[in-house]
Amino acid sequence: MLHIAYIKDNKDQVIKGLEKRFFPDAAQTIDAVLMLDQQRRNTKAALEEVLAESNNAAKTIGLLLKAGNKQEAEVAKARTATLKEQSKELTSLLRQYEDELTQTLYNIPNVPHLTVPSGRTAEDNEVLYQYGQPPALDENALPHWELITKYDIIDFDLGNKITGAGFPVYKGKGARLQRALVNFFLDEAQQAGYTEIQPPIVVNEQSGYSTGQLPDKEGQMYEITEEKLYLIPTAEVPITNLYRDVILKEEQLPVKNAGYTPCFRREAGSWGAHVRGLNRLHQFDKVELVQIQHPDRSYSTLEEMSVYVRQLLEKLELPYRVLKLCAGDLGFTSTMTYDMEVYSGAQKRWLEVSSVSNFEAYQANRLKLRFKDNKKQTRLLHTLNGSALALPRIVAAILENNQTSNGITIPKVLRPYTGFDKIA
RNA sequence: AGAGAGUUGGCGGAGUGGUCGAACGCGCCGGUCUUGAAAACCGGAGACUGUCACAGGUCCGGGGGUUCGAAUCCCUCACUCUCUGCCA
Repeated sequence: MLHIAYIKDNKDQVIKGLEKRFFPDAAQTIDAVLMLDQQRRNTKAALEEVLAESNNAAKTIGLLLKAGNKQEAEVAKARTATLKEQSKELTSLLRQYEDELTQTLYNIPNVPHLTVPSGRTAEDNEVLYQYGQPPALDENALPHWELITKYDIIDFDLGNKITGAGFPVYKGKGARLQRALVNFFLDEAQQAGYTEIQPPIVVNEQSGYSTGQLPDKEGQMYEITEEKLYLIPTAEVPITNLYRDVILKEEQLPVKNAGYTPCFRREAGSWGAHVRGLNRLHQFDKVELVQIQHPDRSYSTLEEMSVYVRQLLEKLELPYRVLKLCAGDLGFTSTMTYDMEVYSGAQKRWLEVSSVSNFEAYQANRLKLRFKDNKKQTRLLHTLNGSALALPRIVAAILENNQTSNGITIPKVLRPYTGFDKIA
């Protein structure tokens, strides 16, 4: 949620930014926000005056009673009745403005960074960088959904049987490859200075609100209705929420956390031919990075995280490209996002495997995540996160790109983790 | 799942319906002493809102109520802990 003071100070820029991402009626909405805020303030000021008077009256009455001056006390009491009524009215009015204001703010997305390219859809994303060559594969190279059956390493039918579509079962070398990737990613993160976190994979409602999954993306999360808990769609949710209502010291920055969790997505209504096999799942594994950074340094941190993800892909010997998302394709809470896509040789497609974003103070405002700067001012921090990495599409690309006539070659860096160098 | 206890400032922990934003201890910051540190002693400090700055207002788990006045009394919800049961 955008901070009201930020909107006030940067009104034109905010409107322009929202228009860039095709937020409808940006100018009117921002005007409405500012007006609501003004009304809210006025009401609050009025209410506080009444409260101050009541407080005073109460004190006086106390003193009068103590002094045994009953009559005067009664007179004073009578006067407070009006004040009480006024304060009740003003309170409910104030609440009305406040509710309307937060409701409006909840529905305003973050403002794209100035350098974010304009554009409406994924077509308009800017390709910043490309690495490696598409693998030279046989004409009859197999897509991963055939390879996994051929080598009996991932089984969708068994998943269907015990759970449902989109919940594959990993077997034998398939399972070990998963474990190898998770361990490789976690070890790398640790070497890069991230503290490993193992969070719960169900969260409460409040956590969903703070990172922005609620209220608008309810449909994407599996809900445990009995307890009103949600299966996490990403480790971003529990890990970022660790810092809810926290005031950090400047010298604690940046906070760097990494966590492996399974991730659950309902992905309601988004199934089709283009999401076959491992391309889209209801449950998948991911190592996620979360950083909390000083507002002055969040963009250099974004670059740092992007470089980090890139070198992971290079170590895995996967051809990839880096996209800078255009304003229209940007996530609701993000100001700038890099997507990393690997090339999947047999499908001949780019597959998104990581998304690295800066949220500036948008999440921090909901989280009440702040720090004290050197002037002892309490200020909102910036949050960032990135996948490093999501497993299924990495697995798809490894399987497809590394297939040979006598099996699938495991990338060198993973061999110490898998304990084998070929799936045959 | 059953029974009970609890929720107060960074932590621990007092708290009488008015003078309580709240004793005390620990921790933290500054100072004195010291070559330096520790100890000791002295001093300081909650969050939010608001103002040019004051003032003012809000916050003792959330919401509601009683009262001129609520951390304190009542209702309600949430959460936590302990014991019993079950279980990796």
